Amino acid sequence: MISVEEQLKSMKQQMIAKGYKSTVQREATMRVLLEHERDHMSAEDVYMRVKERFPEIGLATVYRTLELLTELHLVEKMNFGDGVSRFDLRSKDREHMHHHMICSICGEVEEIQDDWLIELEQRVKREYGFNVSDHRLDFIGTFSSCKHGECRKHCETAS
Amino acid sequence: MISVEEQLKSMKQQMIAKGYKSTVQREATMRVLLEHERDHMSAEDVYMRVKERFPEIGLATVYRTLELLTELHLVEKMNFGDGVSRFDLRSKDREHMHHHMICSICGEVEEIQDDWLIELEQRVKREYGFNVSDHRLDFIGTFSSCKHGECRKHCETAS
DNA sequence: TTATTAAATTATAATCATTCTAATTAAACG
DNA sequence: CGTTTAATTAGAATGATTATAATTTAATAA
Repeated sequence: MISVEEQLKSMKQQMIAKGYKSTVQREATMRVLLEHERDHMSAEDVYMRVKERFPEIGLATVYRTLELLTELHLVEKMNFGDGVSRFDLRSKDREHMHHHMICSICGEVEEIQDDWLIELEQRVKREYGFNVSDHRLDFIGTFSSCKHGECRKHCETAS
Repeated sequence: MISVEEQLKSMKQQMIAKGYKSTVQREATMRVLLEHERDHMSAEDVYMRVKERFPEIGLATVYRTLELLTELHLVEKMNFGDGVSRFDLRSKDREHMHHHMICSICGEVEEIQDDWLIELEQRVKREYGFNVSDHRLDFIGTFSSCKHGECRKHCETAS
């Protein structure tokens, strides 16, 4: 477990190392991401959260920051088919090693904190000559009686 | 291997069985999908192809038809993160039993005609109590020296 | 510290995919 | 064939995202 401040520092360093500038807006955005590590926030969500503490920030800046962080592989851009991109931090200890379970009733997303695809990636390489650099694995379905954690409260109000 | 006409007939029947009408526009759209079974076309792509033979058709109709077919599980709506939804037929013999390899250089998509997730779906059920009804598995990467089939022509012109 | 320079931000407009609306047309079914 | 109801059309509206031009700021060196 690395502290928020340490992670922030490391992210800033990576940014500067690649020739980008470290700005207060970018720091504010990264801070929000650090505090919502696996919330799958949309750009608009991030924008609203950043705005609470930095009201002058513009939406376009948040979009550009998220784009930059994605480029630096510091955040992961996802797409659950609801028309908006979603963003999560990609911290050292869980680098694209997670999958998603998406509730088809309420849209709630939960993570599987594991990499179940190591074997399959080798198989892809072997059988198709395809070198995998990343993957995306989402399961769509429902939790048993929709009573699992976060999902519950949404599903109950949904139907 | 079922003929295009037979598949079309079956699709129309399913449509009517659910109380929807069979129209020439819908038929034209389905015909295009049947002839491009695994091309991952965007709504715009489908629209242009349908328009060649049915110039009066409107874009909204194509969108509505694709939406309807998705609802009937006759087509699969996909999302490769490039801002557009893509649609493929979901014929009997390959019902959501395929995965994707997406070239990170040119964006070309190839399919793996197999279901590699049967075991993992059981594991999800067992370990998380999540009942999987569908899944999405995409690998992002490159083909060895980018010389594999379709990918080649795009990659060469890309860089 | 201050000046310089290039990059970043802001506010706003533009764009692109997708959906909605109102009027018109066409399927289905008796 | 007429009725009913859904589907289509054309065009406007929406919502997410990106581009633009003017202004500000961070990094760097004098």
